[in-house]
Amino acid sequence: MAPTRRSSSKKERRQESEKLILSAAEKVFAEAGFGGATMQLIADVAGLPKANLHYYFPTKESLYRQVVQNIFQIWLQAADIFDAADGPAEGIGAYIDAKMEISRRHPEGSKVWASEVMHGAPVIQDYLETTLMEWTAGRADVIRRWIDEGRMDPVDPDHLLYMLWATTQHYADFGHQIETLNGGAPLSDDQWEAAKASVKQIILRGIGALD
Amino acid sequence: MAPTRRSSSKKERRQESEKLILSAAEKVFAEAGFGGATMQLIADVAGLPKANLHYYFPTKESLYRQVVQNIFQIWLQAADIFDAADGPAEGIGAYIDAKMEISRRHPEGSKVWASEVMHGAPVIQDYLETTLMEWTAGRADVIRRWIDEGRMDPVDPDHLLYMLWATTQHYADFGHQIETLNGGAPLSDDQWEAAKASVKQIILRGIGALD
DNA sequence: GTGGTTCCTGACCGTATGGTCAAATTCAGA
DNA sequence: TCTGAATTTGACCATACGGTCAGGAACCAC
Repeated sequence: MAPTRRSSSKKERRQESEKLILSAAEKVFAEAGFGGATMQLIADVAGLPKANLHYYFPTKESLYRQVVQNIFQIWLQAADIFDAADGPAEGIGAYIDAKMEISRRHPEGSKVWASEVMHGAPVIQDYLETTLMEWTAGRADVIRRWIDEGRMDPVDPDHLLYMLWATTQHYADFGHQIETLNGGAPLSDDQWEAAKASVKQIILRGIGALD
Repeated sequence: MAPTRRSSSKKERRQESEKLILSAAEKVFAEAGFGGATMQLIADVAGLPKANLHYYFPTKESLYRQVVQNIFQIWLQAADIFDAADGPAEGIGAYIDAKMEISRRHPEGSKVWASEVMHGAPVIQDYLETTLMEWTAGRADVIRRWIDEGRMDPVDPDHLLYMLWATTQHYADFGHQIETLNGGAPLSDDQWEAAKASVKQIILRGIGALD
């Protein structure tokens, strides 16, 4: 007799459950904020009893922390593109593309992160002070090198990075506003491409990396 | 006998109380979000008993709505600068200055607005669909005219506006992150000027309005 | 003063929330 | 098949929340 479709191990099942809960939590936290989200609603979205959530994540805060950490990891990976690049037009352009794509594919995560930072980063302050600070310093060094090599205008690297974050994440965090101004419809594929192109054009030209 | 300092009329006293409550509410809503904010905490910050808040604002939502509307009004006023301008460098430059100044002076309001929009604008959806939509269309027309007159590069006006909002409001909404990356200290006067200059330089040069 | 209106506030209420727990069920390995 | 560990879940609890209300205080026109 062929083995019935039951090949998932204990650990696999645990990971699946955690992923299901984390996905539901990300959605609910993004829509309602930490304070407005309820474990009951997250449980409903996940299709599980509330008590089951507390088995995998002892507290609401521990669940929230895991959601925020996951988003941070996704963003850090987008940084690889930056580093692998040869010059500002390629590196920053690819970074904008990557972050715009994340805003499109993971808008909930971006919102949770924004909410967390806006509220003073009570949960991930240590990440800001360590990982993010190092990352920022490293990227600023790269930008300064490009400037020294005459491959882009002299601009403050920190403020350039802020602008990159702000513009790309805006399409996720303020997606509802953009959708409303777009006549109530989400941006189409073409409109997303136009958005990417606009952002890249203005910023890359703005730092003198397109000539 | 000189009149004792008691010259406030009934209406004035009412307005003062409302302003006190609104100010406290703006702070608390910004720090905790709508769901996380409590009437008790707002009352404590305002130095009033909780029941007194409900005398001036019957529900938490009505108080919140008033806070959001106030912010929106402040932003709309910044638009006047845009209209009074002669060309893109002057108009957009002044608009950036004005919005950066608002981010500096009213960061709480900006955060409340961001939070509201991120959560799907449950309270001010009608504002988005009417006032903001009209405002955006009007400003896009102005930008298109500047483009037609050859005073700036052809860029999508909507995406340019999004970029202006994103970059300027970022300094309020993500102020905590910026402060952390700045070594834990708020931006100094000089740093704010540098921020304004960087944003203006990159965007104005990026749209070809500086040549 | 006096009557009436506005303003203020402590005490209270129904509800919803985060979290607990013990009993029941499932599952892997011997 | 048996056993112990992992998992699932309904019922439950203490707390905190938004909101109410009645009674008192302050104020103003006459």
